[in-house]
Amino acid sequence: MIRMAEPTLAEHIANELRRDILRGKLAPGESIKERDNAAEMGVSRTPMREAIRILAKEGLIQLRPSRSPIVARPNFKNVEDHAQVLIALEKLSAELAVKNASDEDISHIAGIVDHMSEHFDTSDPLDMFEIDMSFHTAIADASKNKALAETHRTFLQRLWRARYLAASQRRNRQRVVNEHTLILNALRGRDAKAARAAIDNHLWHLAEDIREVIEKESAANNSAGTPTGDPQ
Amino acid sequence: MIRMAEPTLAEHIANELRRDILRGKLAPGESIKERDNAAEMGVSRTPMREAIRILAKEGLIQLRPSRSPIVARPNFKNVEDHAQVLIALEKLSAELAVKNASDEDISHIAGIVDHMSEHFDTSDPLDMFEIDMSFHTAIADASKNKALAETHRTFLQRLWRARYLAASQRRNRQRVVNEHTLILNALRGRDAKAARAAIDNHLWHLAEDIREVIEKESAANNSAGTPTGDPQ
DNA sequence: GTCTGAAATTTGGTATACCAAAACAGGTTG
DNA sequence: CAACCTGTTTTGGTATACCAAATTTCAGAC
Repeated sequence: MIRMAEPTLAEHIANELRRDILRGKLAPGESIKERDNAAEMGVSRTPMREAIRILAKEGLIQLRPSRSPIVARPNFKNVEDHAQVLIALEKLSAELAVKNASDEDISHIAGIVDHMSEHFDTSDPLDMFEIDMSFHTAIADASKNKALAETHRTFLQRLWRARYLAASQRRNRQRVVNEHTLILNALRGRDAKAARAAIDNHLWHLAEDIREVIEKESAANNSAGTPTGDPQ
Repeated sequence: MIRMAEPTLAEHIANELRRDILRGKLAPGESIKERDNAAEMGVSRTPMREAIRILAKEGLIQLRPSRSPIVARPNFKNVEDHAQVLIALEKLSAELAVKNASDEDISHIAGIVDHMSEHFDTSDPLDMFEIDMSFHTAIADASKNKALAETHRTFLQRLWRARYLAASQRRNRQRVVNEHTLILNALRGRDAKAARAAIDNHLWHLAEDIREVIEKESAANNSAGTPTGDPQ
């Protein structure tokens, strides 16, 4: 038996697959064969099946009846739907964080903004992006609402690749840091209205970036037929 | 192999357990022994394990390391957290439904309100409650945002028992129908502001009812020690 | 070259066995 | 009486086998 804190084999596999998907090593549309992948990793079908289930719940893998599951190909509507919900969750996070965040929480969030400013030019884009994510996650945690933090995390994860692609393309880090600073200031000032407005502004830009990148990918997919190849 | 539309054995088991939990047949704190329950139902551990996983994800069952899972005992904070998120999701639902609902959608929602009015006194409380739930679900569906509808459904499910208990105790059906009608009128008028206000009002009452019932259950649990008995 | 039917392959789901770790219970000792 | 130790029981996780259904492939006929 394994302790709760120690991840199971299935969780390990899920993490590895998730990383491959989010980094693009496993492309949208690519099939994930339960038996083949299990053999490749030297594990049995049971944890592999469990891992695939975990990622299917997260929206990263799409189960198909009687066919191998495939890496989900986020369409525009799907991404937009998730972005809309994420914005509502982030607003609620900010609102509750204004009320409930401790001074330590706010210091922690400020530390993330500082870190982003300081390492603006020297960091790998992926590292910077992870820090960006941690900013948003810290606010959700500071809301002191676990159900919200968990659901927020789920949506962040589902939108991870779209957001990552958007962040990679635009190189608008200064704007991101500026907008994060606005949010932080609203939290510090315990100003719910300002926090919501700053979140709205920040995520409106995000939605724009995501829309562009998804349109690009759709165009690329259409002109190339099926660049990732049909599954199977 | 089973078709997608046809539920698996695991899904059947999950549905049965869910029903037992939500109806109180399986009380909060009661343990669910994988092997025993599987034997009782004449199935193997695999679908039972899968079913427990499903319900754990829904928050109805609480997994414990090296111990039998137990029926989740919702504490006050937990329920309140979920209610807060649900309110945000419902507001977003109403807002998007105002924009995106088809006339058919609105007719469907109106039909539910009519049905509730007509069968106000003659229906079993549980039936009336299910119809109440379908009202909210129909709005989420009318938002045309699948991610929102799915997450909304998840939160509705997690709060089901608390809401059901609240609904059973208060017998405030007339008020519920009135508030539903306000929401429906706001949807019909395509008035997002009115819809949000009506949702706020409706769910504020809900939160009040839930708070009362959870407090009652907490008091009952404290005075009786562990009325449901320790698991194992 | 196309179509159809049969065979082969792939697949998800389930049953069962095994293992190691954690928890529990009972007895002994101080 | 409390603490500790040991043996037993319970438990979750994983490996493997099997089955039935769906899909794919191949061969033969037209």
